[in-house]
This record gives sequence, C-alpha cells and structure tokens, in this order.
Amino acid sequence: MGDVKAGGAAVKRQKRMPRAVREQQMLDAAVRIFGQRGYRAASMDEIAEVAGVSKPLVYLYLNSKEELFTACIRREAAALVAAVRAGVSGGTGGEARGEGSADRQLWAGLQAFFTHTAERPDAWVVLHNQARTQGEPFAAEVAVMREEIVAFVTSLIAEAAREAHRKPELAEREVAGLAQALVGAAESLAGWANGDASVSAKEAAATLMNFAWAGLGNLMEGRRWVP
Amino acid sequence: MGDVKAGGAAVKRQKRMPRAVREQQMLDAAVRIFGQRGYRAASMDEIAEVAGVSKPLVYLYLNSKEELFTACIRREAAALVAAVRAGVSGGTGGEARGEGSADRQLWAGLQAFFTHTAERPDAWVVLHNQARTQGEPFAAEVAVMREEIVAFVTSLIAEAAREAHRKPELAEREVAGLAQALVGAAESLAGWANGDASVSAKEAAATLMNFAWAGLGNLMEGRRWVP
Amino acid sequence: MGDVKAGGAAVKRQKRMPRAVREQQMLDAAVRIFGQRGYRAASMDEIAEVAGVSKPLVYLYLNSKEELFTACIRREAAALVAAVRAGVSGGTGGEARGEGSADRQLWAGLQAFFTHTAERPDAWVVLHNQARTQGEPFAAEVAVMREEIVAFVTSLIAEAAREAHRKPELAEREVAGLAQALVGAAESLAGWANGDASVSAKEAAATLMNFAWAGLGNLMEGRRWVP
Amino acid sequence: MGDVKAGGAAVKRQKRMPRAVREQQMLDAAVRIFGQRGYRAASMDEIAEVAGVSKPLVYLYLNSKEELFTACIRREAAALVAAVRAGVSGGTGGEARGEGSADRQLWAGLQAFFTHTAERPDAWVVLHNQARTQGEPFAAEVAVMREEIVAFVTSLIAEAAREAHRKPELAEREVAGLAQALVGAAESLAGWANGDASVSAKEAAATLMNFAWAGLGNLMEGRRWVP
DNA sequence: AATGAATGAGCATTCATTCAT
DNA sequence: AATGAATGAATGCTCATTCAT
Repeated sequence: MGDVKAGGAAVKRQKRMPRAVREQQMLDAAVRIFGQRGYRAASMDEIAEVAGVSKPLVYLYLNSKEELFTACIRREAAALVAAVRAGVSGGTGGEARGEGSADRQLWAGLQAFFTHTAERPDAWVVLHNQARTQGEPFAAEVAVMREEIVAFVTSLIAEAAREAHRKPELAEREVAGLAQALVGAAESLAGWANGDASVSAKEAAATLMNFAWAGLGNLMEGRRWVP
Repeated sequence: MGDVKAGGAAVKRQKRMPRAVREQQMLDAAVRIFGQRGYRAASMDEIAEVAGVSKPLVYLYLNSKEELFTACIRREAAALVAAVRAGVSGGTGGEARGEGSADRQLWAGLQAFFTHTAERPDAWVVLHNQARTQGEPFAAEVAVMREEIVAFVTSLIAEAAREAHRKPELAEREVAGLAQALVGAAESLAGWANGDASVSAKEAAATLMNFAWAGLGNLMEGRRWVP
Repeated sequence: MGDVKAGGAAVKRQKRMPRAVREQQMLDAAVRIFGQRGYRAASMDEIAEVAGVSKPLVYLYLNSKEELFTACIRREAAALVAAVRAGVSGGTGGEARGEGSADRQLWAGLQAFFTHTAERPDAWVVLHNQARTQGEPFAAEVAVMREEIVAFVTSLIAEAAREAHRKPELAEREVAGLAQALVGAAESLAGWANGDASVSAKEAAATLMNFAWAGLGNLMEGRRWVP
Repeated sequence: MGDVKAGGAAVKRQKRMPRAVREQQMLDAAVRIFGQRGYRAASMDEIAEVAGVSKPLVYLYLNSKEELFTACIRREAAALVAAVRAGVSGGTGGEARGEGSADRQLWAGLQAFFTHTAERPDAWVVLHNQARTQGEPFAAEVAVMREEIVAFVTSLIAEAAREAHRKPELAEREVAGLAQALVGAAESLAGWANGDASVSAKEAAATLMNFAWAGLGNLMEGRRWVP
C-alpha cells in the first residue's frame, strides 16, 4: 500500500507563468492525486510535485487542502454538467440540432455523460467516490450537482409521461425514485465501464436506455410489477 | 470538520473477556468509526476508545489498521451476502419456503438487501463507499462480494429468460451489463433510501422491481430501444 | 541569532517514568527554552530534546504549545506567589515567626521575591517578559498573579498608613498608583539584579525599602513634592 | 489567537514616492505590527501590506527582518530620548527655559517621558517589551538607550545630593541602584498608565515624584530604613 | 521606483505502532 | 488477558527571502 506511484511524471518545471495557468496545472495535478489516493491519503507534497511547483505556491494560490479539494470538485462538477448539457442540447456530433423527444434527449445526455467520465476517470472518481465520502463541506458540493442532474432527468421522465398522454399514473414521489434509480444506475455503469470492463460510452448508454426506457414505458402504461 | 463526535458512547470498560467477544467489540467499533470517518481519517485511538479497550490490545488481536479494516470488510460483506441469501431462499418472514420464480427471488433478495443496509448503515458505508476508494487491498475485497452478487443476479436474469423460453435474444455480454446496471441501481437506492429520503426497504425494492423487471421483460421479448 | 545553544545539556534519556514526573521534566525544559528564546522562537523540538523525551510525548501530556506555555506560566506564577507568601508570613530563615509590622512584612516579601527570581531566572523571564508580550491567553494569566501581589502591597501600604494613625491623607487611587510603582520598581530591579549587575537579594530589597519606605513615610505625613 | 486584525487599514497604495518617505511609511507599519504581534509573530507580509507596498520593496530598502526591527528600535529610541531631552531642557510648554534645579529637571523629564509613551504606545511596546525579549542583537540596542537615560537620572540624583551639600553619604553603587529603581518604576508606570488605568502623563509623573523624591531626600539626609 | 512569481527550510501537530510490565 | 509509557515518520502549513521584469 501507499507507495504506488501516481502514474505520469511530474510536469517539467517551467518557470514564471501567469497565475491562471498555474492554477489550472495545480487543479489538474490535484484531481489526479485526489482521484488516485483519496482526500486524506493525498499529500500536498505530492500534488505540488506533480503540478511541477513548490508547495508554498500551491498554498499561495489555493489556501488549504480543503479549499484545493473544493476547487477540484467545483471545476469538475461544472465540467461534467456542461458536457451533459452540451450533449443534450446539441447532439454530440454532427447530428440534428434542437431538442428532440424526451427519450432522444436522455440518450444524448447519457452518451455525453459516459463519454465525459471515460475521458476523465480521475475527475469522475473525485466526484463520485472521494468527495461523497469526506463528510460535509465536500459531500454537499457534489450533492448540488447531482440534484441538478436528477432534477433534469426527473423533468425528462415527466415530459415523457406527458408525451405519452397517459393519465397521471405516476406519483411525483415515484418519479423521483425512478430518476434516482436511473441516475444511480448510470453512475454505477460509469465506474464499471471505466474500470473492469472496457465498454464504449455508446454501449453503456444503449444498455441503460434499454434497461430503463422500456421499464418506464411499462410503468406509464400502468403495467406494474406486483409481488 | 474533524471534531464531530462519532455518536454513541464508548463501551463501558469491562475487564477480562474471551478473545472472540473482544474481537467482535473491536470490529463493531471499527465499522462504526471507519464508516463515519473514512479509512484514513479513522484513528486507531478512537477505535480503541470506542471499543472500550487499550490500543495495544487492538494490535494484539488484529495486528494493524490495514488488517483491521480488511476484517471489517470481510465480516460485513459476509453478513450482507448471508442476509441476501437468506432472503432469497427463505422468504423473509413466515412466507412459503423454497425457491420461487426468478422474479420473486429477485424481489425477495432486494428486500433483504435494503433491509440489511438500512439496519447497518455504517457497515454499508464501509463496504460501498470507503473500501472501494482506498485502493487495492480493500477494493478487491469488496469486489469479490460484489461479483458474487452480480453473478447471482446474472443467473436470475438468465433463468428468467429461459423461463420466458424466448430464443436467446440476450447476448451474455448484454446480460452482464444489465446485471451491473441493476446492482448499481440497487446500490444507489440503498444510499438514497438510508440518507436523504426515508424510504422503507419494501418501497425501495418495489421501485426497483417496477423499474427493472418490466424493462428486462421488454428486452427479452426483443423489444429494444433504438436511437 | 538563533543558533545559540540553550545552555545545559539535555536530560540523559531515562526510560519509563511515571507521568507526573515526566510532566515536571517537560515543564522544566519548557520554562528554560521559553525563557531563553521567547514563546514564538521556542520550538517544541528543542523543548522535547531538552526534556529528554520525544515530541509526541510532550503533546500527549501537554496537548499543544499554547497549553504548554500556559502550564509553565501557571506553575511559575504559583511558585512565585507561594515563595513571597512564605517569606512574608514566615521569616525566611530562622527569624521570628508571626506577622510583623507592615514594613517588616514588606521587607520580608521583597527579600523572598528577589531570592526566588534570582534562583529561577528563566522562570522570571517567562513570567515578566515573555508571557506579557504574547497577547491574550497568556498576558491575562500573569495579570492575575500580578494583581494578587499588587493587592497585597496595597493592603500593606494602607495598613502602614493606619499604623501611623494619620488622617486618611492618601486617596485610594493614590495608594493604588504607589503600589503599582513599588511593584514595578521591584520587577525592574529583579531583572537588573539578575542581569547586568550581580546584586544580592538582600541588597536589592534594602535599596528598594530605602527608596520606597521613606518616600511613603513622607507622603503619609502629608509632605508631598510639589512642582 | 492569531486572527486579530492589527487595527487600522493599510495605507492606500500610492505609487512613486521618494525613498525617504517610503522608508518612514515602512517603519511606521513595522512599529505598529511589531508592537502588536511581537517580533517573531509579525510577518513581513503584513508589514508590507500595512505599509502599502510590495514585499520586495521592503527588502530593497531595509534588507531583512532583523535590520528592519533594528531600524525600528533605533528610530523609536532616538525619538524617545529626544523627547525627554527636549522636556528637560525646555519646559514642555511655554515654561521658562534654562535648566532648573535637579528635581524640576526630573519632573520635566518624567512628564515628557509619560507623554511620549502615551502618544506612541506601539513604539513603547517595541522598545520596552519586544526588543528586550528577542535576544542579543536587539536587547543590546535598547540597552544603550536605557543606559543613557539611567546615566542621566544618576547624574540628576548626584547633582541633587551635591545641591543638598551633604557629605557624600551615598555610595556610587547605591546611587546606581536608586537610578535603576527609579527608571524601572517609570517604565512600569508607563505600561500601567497606557494600559489598564487611564492616567494622565502629569498624574503619573507626580505620583512618581512623590514616591521617589521624598525617599531620595531622606536617604541624602542619612535617614535609612533599617530592618 | 516597484512588483508578480516563486521557493528552501522550518514548525506544530498527528498517527500507527511497539516495548516493558 | 491487558495496559501505561513511548516514539519514528509523516503531513499541513507558514515564513523570510529572492528572481526576473
């Protein structure tokens, strides 16, 4: 335990660059180290080294380990939400612009989500695994982002129900539970896809759509599973 | 951060009891502290104090922090698996014994799972949140348990497919993905049910069955979601 | 600056002694180092070394630098007050027991004071110079002791005035100022006697009595200095 | 501890001013911060900020923390001595010029001393409390000034003895002790007057004259206090 | 005349771990 | 079966000081 090198080499020390740039380098390094070691196990020494600067500079710019971690969370949460938003309201590639039907939107969002988390695995670990287990200042930070996403999914499900103009068979509470489950499944799949199995973002998104959408469809038609 | 008391008082110091009993007290304390603080933030001092013994005794019986944590993981993983198994092949309460259809088995297993995690929230946090973020010796330990459960769910899905005697529309890889997603959704719901919302185990299980089973049914009938 | 060795050698490391004893050793070392270096410049490392123990033990027993310093102040303040009290109400050597006239009491107290501060110069520096310049938690601590002594001297002066059965020529405010000045002069002489000049406690006390008592006498007789 | 703001706001940053002026600003800031925090606890960062300049400029003009502190001591010592001198040989206000009798000179000097220290409390703290507790380079610096004052007081006492044309009853050693005690009493009163009590300079000076002069008078007449 | 960028070295504090009884 | 006494090795953080411009 403990002595595993955190992967890539330290940034070659380059002198005298503007603060904004250095700060991003530091955050890059911090996300990597926090992701690989965890909040407590990560040492400011290692982060500074990986960032290619001295420790005092990290403190000068980011004040404390706690604030540094918070800055990581904020940056990565914003990046993830932005990626998903862009996916939903853009079509990832050259696809047709404009907001499609609820299911297409969900599909696009899921693809964007899986793509982003696959591209930045350390960031995803920081958000999903580390931040949420380090108690209050941090868990709350991610919770904000997560609720944003859950709310979005909730609205998609509700819209879908409306589109299917079924009588309001789905109680609000139930919709919330479904959105939770869907987001939870996505989060779980993200870890799985990045880790053990090597599954493309598209595949992961398709699995989830098959799994979830059909089930949602059934529910909306009033067909429930009963014990 | 940092000064939050870990809840209940330390066990009243009682002298001279058999090793097996002392060990369980220590594991109880350790699970509680590890769950509330995280692996790194938990201190052997606090664990010993909560266990009502001196630190050297903890070392005498459990050798090191690492082994202590591992022992916690093993004990709690075994307990969780046992609880789910008992739920599946027993009917939780006075219900009919014997293995029912695949869906009823899943339903029983989910109920047992949600019940158990609700009863031992610290243990669940240790398994799901802490162990998986502390790098190799530990993540592997939980992975074993998780794979056992995923394998079990996989077999249930496969069996259900067989029961529905559809031609094998579902590739093995696809079944694996579905099981992952289902387990992931369950794990996510467990945290959600214990935490923010206060949802009964039965409710959580029902939500998941509705969500998943219908979707699985559709898939088995070859009805897929296509972009 | 800075590299001057703090005098005597570290206590030869002796293992395994009861906590109370170790604590006194630590306080001894701390008084010495704080006295010689000042609060901020003193390092816990050096204190531990001089005490002949490891740093963690110092923290185990005394919690923090702040508490350690406070403990020093309290111990030395108590010791000084006790010494003066003993001097006043005992006669330092084989002299007659029982409380004498006000002037004899003052004389005895001054002798005890100068003797004690000469015997424990570091302690005196800690109380008089260091503690009072390190801001609130500490200054207050010494102020308590000083007020005790000032109050005592005030009562002696008042008593002397009564003994001389003069009409109350001395306003209370004036008496307070005189006590302040007397104590201040004593404090100043203590530093001077221990430092530059080498003056015996008896000499110092005599100088002060000559200086102060006659002046007080004049005042009581209503003879004031007027511009 | 530690977070107390050092009072007034930083000087509004004004660019490009002559070196001499900037240096005085820096010394002003330094005296304030050294006085309030102590030598070690004062940070060059805070001093630069309060002075309204960047840190490198402080180093450019004053070279090091040590030299900066020394410069403060020198400036304030000179200012204090000058104030006392002016008081003695001038009469504070419109009073008659020319050197009066020894006692009037002392009276004038004391008034000037108490006035000056009351006007610049931080400077007095630097000289009396901080510099003397920071070891050699600094203690010596103040000692020079103090000796100057003690010598002056000594000469006044000797002159007074001559004026009283008594046979030389007072040994030189004794006179020195008396001067020490007098100066010590004055120093002590200065802290007391600025701090807890709010006593005017005139009051403080009068108290001391009453206290000291009469006693000295007695001594000169050969009336001593004997045990 | 003046500063933004950067660092070596030190310091208080904590923790897992062991020894002697 | 159990513990009071003790420590090596980190770790977060700060500070005086210096370049390069």
